[in-house]
Amino acid sequence: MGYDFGKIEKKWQKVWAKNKYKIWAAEAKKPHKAYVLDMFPYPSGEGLHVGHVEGYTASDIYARYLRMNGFNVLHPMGWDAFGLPAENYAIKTKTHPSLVVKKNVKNFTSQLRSLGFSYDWQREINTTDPEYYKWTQWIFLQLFKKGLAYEAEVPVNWCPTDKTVLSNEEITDGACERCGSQVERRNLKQWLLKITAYADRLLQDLEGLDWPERVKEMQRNWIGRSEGALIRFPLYCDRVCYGDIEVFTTRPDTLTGATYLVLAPEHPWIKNYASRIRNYEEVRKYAEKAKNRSDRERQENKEKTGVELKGVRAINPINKKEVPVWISDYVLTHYGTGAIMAVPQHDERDREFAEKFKLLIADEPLIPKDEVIAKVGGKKTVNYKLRDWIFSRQRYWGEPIPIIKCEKCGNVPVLEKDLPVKLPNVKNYEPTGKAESPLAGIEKWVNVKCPKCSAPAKRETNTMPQWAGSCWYYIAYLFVNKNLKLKIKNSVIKNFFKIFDYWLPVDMYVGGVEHAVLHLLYARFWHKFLYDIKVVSTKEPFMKLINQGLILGPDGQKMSKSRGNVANPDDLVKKFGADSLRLYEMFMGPLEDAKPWDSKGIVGMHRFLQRIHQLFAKNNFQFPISNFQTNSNDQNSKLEKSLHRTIKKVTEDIRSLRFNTAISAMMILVNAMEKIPNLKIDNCKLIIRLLFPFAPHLAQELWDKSGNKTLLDNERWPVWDEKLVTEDDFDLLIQVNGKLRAKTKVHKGIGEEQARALVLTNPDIKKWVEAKEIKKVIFVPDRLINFII
RNA sequence: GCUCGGGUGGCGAAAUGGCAUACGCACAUCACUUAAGAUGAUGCGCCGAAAGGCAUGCGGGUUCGACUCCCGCCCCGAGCACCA
Repeated sequence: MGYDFGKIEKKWQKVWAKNKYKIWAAEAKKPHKAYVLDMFPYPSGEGLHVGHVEGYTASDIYARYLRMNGFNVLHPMGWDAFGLPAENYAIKTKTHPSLVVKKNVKNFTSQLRSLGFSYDWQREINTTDPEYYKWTQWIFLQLFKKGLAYEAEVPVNWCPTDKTVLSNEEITDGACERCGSQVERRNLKQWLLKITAYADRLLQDLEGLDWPERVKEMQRNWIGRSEGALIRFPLYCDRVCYGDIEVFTTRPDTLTGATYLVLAPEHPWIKNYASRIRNYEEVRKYAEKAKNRSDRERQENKEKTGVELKGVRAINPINKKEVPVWISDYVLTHYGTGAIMAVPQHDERDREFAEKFKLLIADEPLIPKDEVIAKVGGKKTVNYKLRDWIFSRQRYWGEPIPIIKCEKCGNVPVLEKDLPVKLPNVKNYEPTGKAESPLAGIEKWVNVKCPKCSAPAKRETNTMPQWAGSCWYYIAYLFVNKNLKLKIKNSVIKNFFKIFDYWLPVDMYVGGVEHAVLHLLYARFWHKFLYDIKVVSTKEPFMKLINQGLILGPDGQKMSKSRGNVANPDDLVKKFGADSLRLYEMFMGPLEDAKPWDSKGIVGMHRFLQRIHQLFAKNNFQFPISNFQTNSNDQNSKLEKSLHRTIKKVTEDIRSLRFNTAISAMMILVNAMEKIPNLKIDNCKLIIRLLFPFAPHLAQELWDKSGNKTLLDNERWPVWDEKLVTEDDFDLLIQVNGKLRAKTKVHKGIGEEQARALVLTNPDIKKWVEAKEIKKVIFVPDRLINFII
């Protein structure tokens, strides 16, 4: 008779699993589609954490709600399984990464199933499946063919622990985002993707997205657009001109106040004209030191340093005045032109530098920007902080970059028909620590014929970064169950278009905010590229984005093993059941807020479910159908009204993802039901349906026990009766000078005069207003009356 | 420093111009019990004997009426940060 959640949950999970979870299969047939997407997990050895459960429960509730409202819902799940964690773990345990992934996926799958998430498992994907990464490689080839994937020698961030290059997006405060090591600067030949070509579109199209403002703001900052001008300053050594130095400035109007120039230590002019610089040795030493200074060191010690280029003078083009030229590491080589005009009067950093080195701080007239630009022959321009995406990784566990290096033909793309370029199965996949991946050592794999000239050639041995597979996985779900394994042909790709048109864009995307300038930026970039080559027909992949808030430990700190404040979903499911865990995580507070975990809180949710079960069990899962008059004062009649108000509230709350208040509304209803000795409502069926998206196992069990043979997934969402939601009476609030003094129940639609007469006889009010002059009366129909005395 | 959030009981929170503190946790008392646990009932912002007064970070303003709108400040969180 008790609430045996363990048995109930296993029982229904088994029923749902029939025919490969066909019950949740999405078919591109019905008119109204809804694509409800979770950020797919990295299948780590740690397993699912409560943060996953939060986002996945929210999207599951939403998906179930839409399904019951007749939508054709696509709610898929898959595995983002390439990358460092699996590989590092594999090295540590001497197991092949593919086996590690296999094992972890198995664990994640059973965890997700134990929580009752309604995924379309027929569409499960895995980024490490060759049939999947065949398409990742195909997209890379398209980028290459359009000149958007290119090789160049660039200064890169090198993580000495993970022994690979990282992208700028993967660095936080000069440290590897993953392992925390200080990154080193190295100059290496790398593959890059030209994300900068999309900078403006990535920025502009943010406007139309229903995304959290802070995520949009982070992307805006990251792209960092600034409008300004390029201005040339001629450089002289001993009255001989040695070319121009071009500076970028957003304030050409302050040119008159530019009293010196500063070049980045790496600026090429310095090496090119070394012999003209009198103190070159000193300059070289400074540049050398700056190069070795990590980004973090530069940030921590903001004390300005620098060296003047002796014997070098520049001419300010607006007033022809001679100004000195310095180098300093506060000027960055990779932004703008790597050189600035310093205006100490206007710029805090320039002022600090000028004060330290006793340089001229000149007063100046401001001249309109356009006028200055025209006068000195400057050029209006736009600069971005965003830099091209460094796409090579010197590691084994990633998609091979499908390029063949031929001495005669250069970089030659692998033929599409030869995709996928499979990752060879090797024994030794430890990183080399050099600028090449472990694949370089596998001669059998590396040595191939050039597809163009058939001469002996070598494969590119770098692999793609972890983010590659997740750049398009939401598209992979759309054709995975039928077509992923097909040979690549144009006709095949064309066949996909109709499916893409139907499902895209994603209607609701739920995931953590940590991907704001990583996955979400990269995926938008690839999507826009796929739009340009006419694979997809929408400009943006994700219309609506929801970031679930971080779940903190009970101590208010971020959950971590070392702090010992981690809540483990498996333990909680075992102890309280999946339904209790789902409900608790949704009840904790607003979905998007960070919230501390309360180990006692889940008890309350468990009790709530237990009470519902008890309520039904007590009535043998049957409530007699009554023929009471609606609008009578009978308890059951009142309850019916509460029920309809609850339906309305829960419906509206699910639509706006306010699950915490939806749950409290259901609790209020159940509390009321418990107080009625002979429940006489047939409408308990409606309550079960309301509960279903939140606690699907218990709801289905009650539905079954009440004599229904159907699955709730196929039932309709309840509709409230507007007549029952509105009341005939209301509590008229009686205020004196804006303070509430009494209230009284009256009929709706009562007029001001009538209300006034009625209220003034009220003894509670009499004492406040008698012997006082009523100056004014404010009457708000169907709400309140306020006497000003 | 800049940008974006936020500040309400012992705790998680609700109310977005009209009944502040719904719902849940914790706590207290009682019932049941040999006991513990579970369960149920009742209570639970502060001051006050009561009438009543005071409370939504602080100070002002708008309004008949402000947690809610406006101005200034303080504090907490997140992101960015020598980006010219």
